[in-house]
Amino acid sequence: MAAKTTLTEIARHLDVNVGTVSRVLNDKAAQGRISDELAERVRRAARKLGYVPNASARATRTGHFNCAALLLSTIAGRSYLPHGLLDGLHDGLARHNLHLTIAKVPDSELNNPEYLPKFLRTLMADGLLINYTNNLPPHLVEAARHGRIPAVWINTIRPADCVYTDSRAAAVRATEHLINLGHRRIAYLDAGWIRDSNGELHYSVGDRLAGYRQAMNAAGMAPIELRYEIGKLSFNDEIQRARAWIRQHNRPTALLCYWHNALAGLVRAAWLEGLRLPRDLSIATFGGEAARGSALRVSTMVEPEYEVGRHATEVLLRKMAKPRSKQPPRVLGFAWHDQGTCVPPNG
Amino acid sequence: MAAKTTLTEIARHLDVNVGTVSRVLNDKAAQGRISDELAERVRRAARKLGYVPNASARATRTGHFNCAALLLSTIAGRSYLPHGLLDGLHDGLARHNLHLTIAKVPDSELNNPEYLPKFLRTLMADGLLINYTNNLPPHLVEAARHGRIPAVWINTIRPADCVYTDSRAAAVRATEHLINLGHRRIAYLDAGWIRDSNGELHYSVGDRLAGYRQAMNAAGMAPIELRYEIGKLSFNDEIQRARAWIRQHNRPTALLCYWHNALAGLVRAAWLEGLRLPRDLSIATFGGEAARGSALRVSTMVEPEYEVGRHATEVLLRKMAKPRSKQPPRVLGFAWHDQGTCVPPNG
DNA sequence: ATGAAAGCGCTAACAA
DNA sequence: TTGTTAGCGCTTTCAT
Repeated sequence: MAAKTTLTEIARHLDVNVGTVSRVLNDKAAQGRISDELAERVRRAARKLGYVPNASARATRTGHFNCAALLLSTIAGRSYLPHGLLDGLHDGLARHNLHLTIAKVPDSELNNPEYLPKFLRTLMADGLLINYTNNLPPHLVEAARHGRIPAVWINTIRPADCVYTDSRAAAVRATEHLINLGHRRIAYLDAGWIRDSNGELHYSVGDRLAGYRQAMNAAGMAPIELRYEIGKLSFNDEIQRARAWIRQHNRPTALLCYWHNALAGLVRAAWLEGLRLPRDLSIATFGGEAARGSALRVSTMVEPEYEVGRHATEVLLRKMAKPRSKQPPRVLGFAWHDQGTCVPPNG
Repeated sequence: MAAKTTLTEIARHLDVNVGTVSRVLNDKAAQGRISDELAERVRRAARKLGYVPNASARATRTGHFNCAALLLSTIAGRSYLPHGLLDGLHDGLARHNLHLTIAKVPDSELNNPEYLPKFLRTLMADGLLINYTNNLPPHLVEAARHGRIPAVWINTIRPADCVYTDSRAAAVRATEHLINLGHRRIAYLDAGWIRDSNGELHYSVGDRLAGYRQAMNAAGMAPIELRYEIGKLSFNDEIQRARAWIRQHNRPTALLCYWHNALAGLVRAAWLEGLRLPRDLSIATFGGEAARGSALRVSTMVEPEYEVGRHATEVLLRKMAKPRSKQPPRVLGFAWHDQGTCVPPNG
């Protein structure tokens, strides 16, 4: 392994002082201006010798790591990290020369209530991004809170230091859209299977339902609610439930769905029942940015994952600058992505 | 900000030496056994004072970072990181107390041929995981190669130090499955839109097609190939292409598809053409682990993302142990996930 | 305009 | 069994 070039080596090589080399390479020429000639020689030598600064040494000296850590939620043992969110976080951090470190509870530790991810056992990050969509073990939440390291909560409603999306407003919008198309029997397909480790539901479950009800009531229409815990049903059972529901209820002409992956069974059922989509049934749903290109092209209220990520980094940077401050919550709106599955009833 | 506790503070607190504290807390009691009593006092103090070791200081001293960096491919400006892969990597690394740092080229730098992710500009990782599915800018590949840091290539075929899946064998298997069900007119839907920055196709594009052809030829059947660059078509155009193709070719009774998200248009077209699935058209596809739960439930050759991740970390650890060694490639098989969309023709 | 030197928190070789 | 000490690579204050 070719030894890594250090500042000292460059200094020796040029027969100047380490401090000088450091100042040049960090553009700290501010104090005690360094001659352009020397500066140039230093830069040249650094390039020639392939100098790469050592992040750890710098961190030990300066006291900060230039690193943000992302604590991931899990779904059935798998981490939850939509691509847009990763990109938003990454880009936002990169802009400030922070790198992103990722941690979740490894599968092997899922049942171990003692386990802490490395960055909670070790000083290595200046800030914490907590992705609290669901299923974050409570003891982790506790540890993060006690870690005294500036933290921002993604996807959860708190009095401060959080970024989340306005599910309720979006549900109102989507429902009104269907109403404006002329629908009167509009159903809502719930999918309350996103519970955290305390068995509690994610806020979006309640908020979307509330938004739907609000819009229906405002228009003087009766809510029609279909609800099953998708995770607990086989796909066939899911289909059977959906079929029964389609027959039973004097079929609605439109449907709003909590999350787009809950639609598979319903769409299959509609198919089997001989419905023509969207003519016989308009469908709108909530979904992630991936829903845009996904196989089941349904008109979607798209969660602005990238923007959530960007905002989260901004809030985090402010927290890092003023650790004791409370940053106001950032509430983001959804984007409507029309994919042609919402049309007037019978047409 | 409450000052972080350091080893020195603990030492002062107990009026013992730093070295002693360090040894206790690192179980380095091997040399010069420390009395159980002192050891216990040290541990207690550490807990009481909330001691958390400083990763950077440790790294500067020991010379290694206990960190692996993941270099991401991008798709249309979005990073490509299937969840299974992330989890496999993360779990594999966690087992050895390595943490995972992530980098891609930020959106703002996509057109900047000079840009290097932070961990290529800075010493901060002991090993590199290169996710080379596609679209990794060539200058990055070059930089990674020259970085002299042990690297493992994910999802690409190289003579050594790589982990990839056997697309060809899987295509043979899938095709034979359809043949064994009694199909004779089996089509292959290509989707050669995964090109890297050199305009070259990912190996899987060629390999899957080759596997399909091989199985068809071996059975004395004529390959039927449908090909369009999905990324370049609107969804409507995609549907039109698929409809025309369905009518034109004395319709095949079965279809194998390169990747499951390429099926949206075809399924919609089949629908519009009045086909009943799977009776009139059996469908099999390749896909990621997410395809299992995705909205379009199609029988899938599932890419073992988690296993790829696990193997990649293993190979990387060996490389790190012996940086000059060449680790043999790991070739992994796909898993067949039957979702009922492959049935005998006309039944 | 540049050098000298201290010290960040930690580990490990050497002493006692 | 514990203490002492050097030093990892870097930044920064203070001299010059």
